[in-house]
Amino acid sequence: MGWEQDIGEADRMWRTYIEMAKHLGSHLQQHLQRECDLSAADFEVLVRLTESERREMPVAEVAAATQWEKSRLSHQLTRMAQRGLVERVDADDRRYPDVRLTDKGRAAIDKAVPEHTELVHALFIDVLGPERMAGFAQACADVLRALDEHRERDCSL
Amino acid sequence: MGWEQDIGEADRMWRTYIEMAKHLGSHLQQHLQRECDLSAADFEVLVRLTESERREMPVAEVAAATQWEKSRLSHQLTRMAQRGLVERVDADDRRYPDVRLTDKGRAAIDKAVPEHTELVHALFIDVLGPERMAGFAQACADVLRALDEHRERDCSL
DNA sequence: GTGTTCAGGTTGATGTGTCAACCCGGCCAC
DNA sequence: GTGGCCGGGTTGACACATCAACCTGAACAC
Repeated sequence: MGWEQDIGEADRMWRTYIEMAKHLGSHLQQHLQRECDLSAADFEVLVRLTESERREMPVAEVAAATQWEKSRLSHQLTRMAQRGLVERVDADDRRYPDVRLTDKGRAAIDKAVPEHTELVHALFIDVLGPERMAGFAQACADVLRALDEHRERDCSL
Repeated sequence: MGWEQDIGEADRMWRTYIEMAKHLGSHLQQHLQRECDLSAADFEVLVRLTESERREMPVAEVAAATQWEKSRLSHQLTRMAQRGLVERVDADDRRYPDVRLTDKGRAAIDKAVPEHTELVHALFIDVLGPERMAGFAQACADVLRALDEHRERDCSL
């Protein structure tokens, strides 16, 4: 029935996945960099900020959305602020400043998102088609669940 | 028949994939770092070197196998040589030195590979099972092909 | 020989990610 | 009040990635 395929087979498939992930990631990243002068990190932060009504949110909220380390986010925001994509805003409690999308940042993300989306469709979504896509996503979700369980086990040691 | 699913659906699935790729990658990486004191880059170089009979190969061959930029590889080898994982060896043509796996590097990779493989099985291969794995790998291969075609088109502009 | 070319390697500068240390201001005990 | 605690943010040091500039020595022309 195919359940007894040898190790080498599964290994090759794993490598195929690794190859795909690497190439797809770097291709999307290079596109963003070349066409929009944005790194993948820039893009992610900007996307999160546009998901807020006010184009502004507490740093902690961005951290939660991106699941980044606080220090990584802080460095990233510093660099983005230097380039004028975002600005830091002191909130009521001055320990927890907000981040706000600047006009320049808004322009950048408005240009980047459609191009990025189009590329994702051309290279991934349209290639798979809806049915395989659903199977693929289900597989990803299962792996994510396995990861969570694994992490729980690790923590409980 | 489901062929007319809305954009939002496909987008969610894409995000699921991105999440999975991110978490799986960083989990594997952290494991290597914690348990074996190897970065993903170290691991990849060491694996390539063990695939050679002599535990030694020209730098260019490693570059071809990893598909890394020559400068990235050079920096990486410098750091690995400093930590005693590999050593540079002058070949006949002194322009093109070899890289050799040291005993320490061999010990590190001998410890790392089984653990890494086990983790890949637990988190990915066994989660999917052989049949879904085959479909998954086929999807990855198709995306890779689409990427290649896309790159060709870009170059011919 | 001399010099020109050139593939491949190294180096330096800069941007990015991660870890550990530190800072800061609200909060609570007293 | 005053002092200690503590969560969240920032900073500094280092590992890594990328780009451009440079070096190096074989190969070829002459």
